[in-house]
Parts: sequence; C-alpha cells; structure tokens
Amino acid sequence: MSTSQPPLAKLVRKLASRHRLEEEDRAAILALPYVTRTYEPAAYLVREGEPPRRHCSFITAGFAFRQKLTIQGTRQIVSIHMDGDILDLQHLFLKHADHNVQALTRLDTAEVESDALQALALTRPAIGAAMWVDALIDASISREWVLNVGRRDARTRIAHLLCEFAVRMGRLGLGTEGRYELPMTQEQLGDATGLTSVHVNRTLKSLAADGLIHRDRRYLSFSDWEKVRAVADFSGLYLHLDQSLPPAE
Amino acid sequence: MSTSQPPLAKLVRKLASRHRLEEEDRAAILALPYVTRTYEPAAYLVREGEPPRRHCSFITAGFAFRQKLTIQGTRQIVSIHMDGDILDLQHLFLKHADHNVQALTRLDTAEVESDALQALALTRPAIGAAMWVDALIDASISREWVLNVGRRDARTRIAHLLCEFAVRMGRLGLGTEGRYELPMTQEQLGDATGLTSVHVNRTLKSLAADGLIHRDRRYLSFSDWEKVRAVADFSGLYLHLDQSLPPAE
DNA sequence: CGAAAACTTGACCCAACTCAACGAACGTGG
DNA sequence: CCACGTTCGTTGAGTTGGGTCAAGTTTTCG
Repeated sequence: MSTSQPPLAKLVRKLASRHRLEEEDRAAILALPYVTRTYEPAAYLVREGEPPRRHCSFITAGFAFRQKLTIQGTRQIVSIHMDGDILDLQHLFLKHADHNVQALTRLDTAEVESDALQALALTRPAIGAAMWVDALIDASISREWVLNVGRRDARTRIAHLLCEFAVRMGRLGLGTEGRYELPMTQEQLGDATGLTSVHVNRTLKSLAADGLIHRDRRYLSFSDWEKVRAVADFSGLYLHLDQSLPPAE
Repeated sequence: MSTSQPPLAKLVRKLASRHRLEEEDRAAILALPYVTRTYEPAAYLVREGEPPRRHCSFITAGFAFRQKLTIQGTRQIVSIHMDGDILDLQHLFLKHADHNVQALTRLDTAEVESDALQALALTRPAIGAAMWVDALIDASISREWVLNVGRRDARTRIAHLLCEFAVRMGRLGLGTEGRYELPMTQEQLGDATGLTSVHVNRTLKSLAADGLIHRDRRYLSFSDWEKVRAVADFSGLYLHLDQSLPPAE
C-alpha cells in the first residue's frame, strides 16, 4: 500500500491509530534505537521460560503467531499477528516468557530497545495510553479465542477465525473485501482452533460446498459476508475497531 | 488473614506486589476517591457492549468472573477473579466492554474514579509499571486458558483449573495447602472449561476415584500435589508468581 | 525434475454430549 | 426451626462430532 517507509514510522502509525499522538510523541518514537531483523518461516522469536530479551519487536512485514504446548506435545496457537503488531510487549514488564513466538511466514521485524520503549510507555502519557489500548485489544482477542475454542463447533470456529482474518487483513490493506491469502496451513488452522488438520480440511470443504467460501490455493473469498458472518457467530466488537482505525494518512 | 483494612490499602498491596512503590505512590493511591459496593451472586458488574462506566472496580472480598456468550446462548467463562483483582482495567482505555462481568459469590468491591486512576497509570511510572504487570499476567492466564480449552482432555482440563485455583487461593491465604473451598457450581466449572456440567461431574468423580482429589461439599483437597499437578499438566509459570508475591508485610 | 510438504479422502472409533430421571443440599418464609 | 420449593449434583442409556489411522494426490520449492 504505502511505499516503503522507515520501520519506526510503522510503529508511530500503529500507536497513533490507538491514541492521538502529539508531534513530540512521534519524534520520541522515531528517535528510538532499533535494528531490523528477518526470520524464516517457523523460526522462533521467543521461547517459553526465557528471560526477556533486551529488545521489543514489532512486525514490518509478514505474519507471526504465539503458541503453547501441552506436555504431550500438542500445540495450541493462541494468537496470530500481522503487519504493525507489537510482538513482545510482555517482555517489557514480565521476567520470563510464558509462551513461544514463531514466524508464520517470512517475517520482517524492527526491534527497539526495551528500556527505551518502556521509558516512553511510562513517561509519555499519550504513548502509554496508545500502548495500553493496544495491549487491551490483544487481551480482548484472547478472550474471544477462549470462547471460540471452548464453546463453538468446528464449522463455526473455523468460520470465525476466517472472519477475524478478513477484518484484520482488510484493515491493513492486505487483500480486498472478502478476498485474501490465508498464510496458514490447515494444520496451523487446526492448532489455532483446537481441531485436527483432517477435520479442518473437511470443515473447509463443507463451508465451500455450502457456497459460503471459495478457495483457490490459500486464497480465500467470501461470496456473502453477511452469511459467513452469521455462520461464524462473528461480531467485530471484540476487535475494538473504533479504536484501531488506520490513520487517515 | 489481615484484619479489615481500608479498601484502598488492598489496592496498594496488590500493586506493590507487582512493582516496587515509593511512599508517594502509595499516598497517591490512598488519596483516590472511591466508593464501596456489594453485589449478590450472579449480579452483573459489566455488560458486553456497554460504554465504560466512570469507575474502575477491584475486589475486596468474594469472587467474580468474566463471561461471553455464543449466539446460541452457550456460555464461556473466560477468567475468574478473587480478592484484590482489578476487574475492569479495560474500561480505563477501551470505549466499550467486550465481555460480561458477573459476581460469582457475594462480592464486595471498591470502585475508584476511572479518570483519576488512569492519570496515575500514565503519570506515575511505578504505578504504571505495576498496572502493566498486572494486566500482562491477566493476559498470560488468558493464553493458558486457550491452551487448556483447546488442547487438553476433560480430565486434564478440570485438574488444571483446580490447580490454578489452589495456587491463586493459596497465595491469598484463602484455604491452606491443598485444601480450599471451590466457589463454583459444576455448571460453572463446565462453562470455564468448555464442558457440560454432566461431564464435569463424571470427571470430578473419576479424579476422586483415583485418589487424586477429595471432595466434601465444595471443599476440595489434594492428597498429593505433585500427582495432581502431573495429571493436570500444570506449571505455575504462566501465573508469573515471581511477580505477584504478596508483600512481606 | 524430484523430494518434501501440504492437502484429501475413507473407514472406523471414542470422548464428550444429550436427554431424562432422581436424590441431596440449600435457603426462605411461615 | 421445620416444610417445601429450587438449585445443585448424580447416574444411566444412547448418540455424535470430531479424532485416529492410513493411503493416496496435489502443490511447492530447491
């Protein structure tokens, strides 16, 4: 969409979408020391139990996910992140990681010094408020996932995840209305919804057979958003879109 | 445990357990305007979709839970809260509630003015840091619940919840090592674990039959913590106990 | 072009659900 | 403080959504 911009501009944009920032706030963010880094698909950014790294990273391109394992080795993806998302806010304040973070696709990040960012969060009220909004929306999504995985059947669950993706990617200009490239394998979809890949496959086929979605490779399109939304029991409320508008610019 | 103290002292204690507070920080908290309020079991404190109330409440006695409903009316409890927990941090920064909050037992709260608390969070770094730690631990618990509900079988799931309770209540001095009063019906346990009350009942009986737990009314005791913990696939890591020590005092 | 990863499909199975009835505990008012 | 209605817990019988296992097929990518 936008031409390539300095990585920190993306962070400014993200935070400005969460809370009004003054010129000084923007300048303070743009002055943060940072490095950029690229990860291959499946590469680990953070491992459970690790002490915090000295850097806090956010996505400048690609997708990542958070994940936890049971003792038996079954995996649950607990959230998915895309362009502009901050990946380890936790590490700014917690003493060890409670989950794993992995690249989903090839992933570009910018990593800013934790101490510097923490200082901004605590001393510049507008930046602090923006980060609070961001973290609280994350928490809201997590609660919705508990509901999704705990109380919806496979069909609804998958459809719900597809709707969340449609909305979030749409906001970012990745994909257009009702059509986007899903950057996940069916096994990963299963891990995100608490299902097996086999059942994900059958469920996707069933949704397609009912004309709700159309699939071509990993490209997904919805024939009728309202119908899918109804099947998915999806309401965008939990995404707090009114507090995550991409800035006009 | 402690003799009755002014409600805000409880908030100070909670935040001080999350991050070191100076005398000035404590004084600022104690100076917050507040009212106390009592709710009957099942009373709603917050309803999904509501605009934020002007008050932010925390628990001074009793239990509460957060809950979301599917379109079909099935319920998922997404978190449970006890003495000292802050109930609607979200409302400090988000424009509408994304879930319901209900009293689980008879519940005493203190409600402080949102604006005043928000100001403290944004302008007093130590208080801000304490609130960040608190919110991030909440988010960590939510991720663990996604895993619990998404990838564990009924037996493990229930046992895990019982372990979480044991640890959290133990910390608060509610109940002693391996024995506490579970303030939930089996239906509520089901809503918290994504199971039906019938299956919760069978699972509890099976855990008891195997000598892992002992039940008397709603009182629960663990015969062997290590065994239950193993069955539950429980590790306290996600509770970040090293950052939630009750203050020595 | 060839190997590996991802996707499909079928047959069978089982953990958890549903429905239904009954017993135990609780709390509320007379 | 007892009666009785209501909520909560318990149990059985039968069902089913989603899992497992296993064998292809298609896609991807080096």
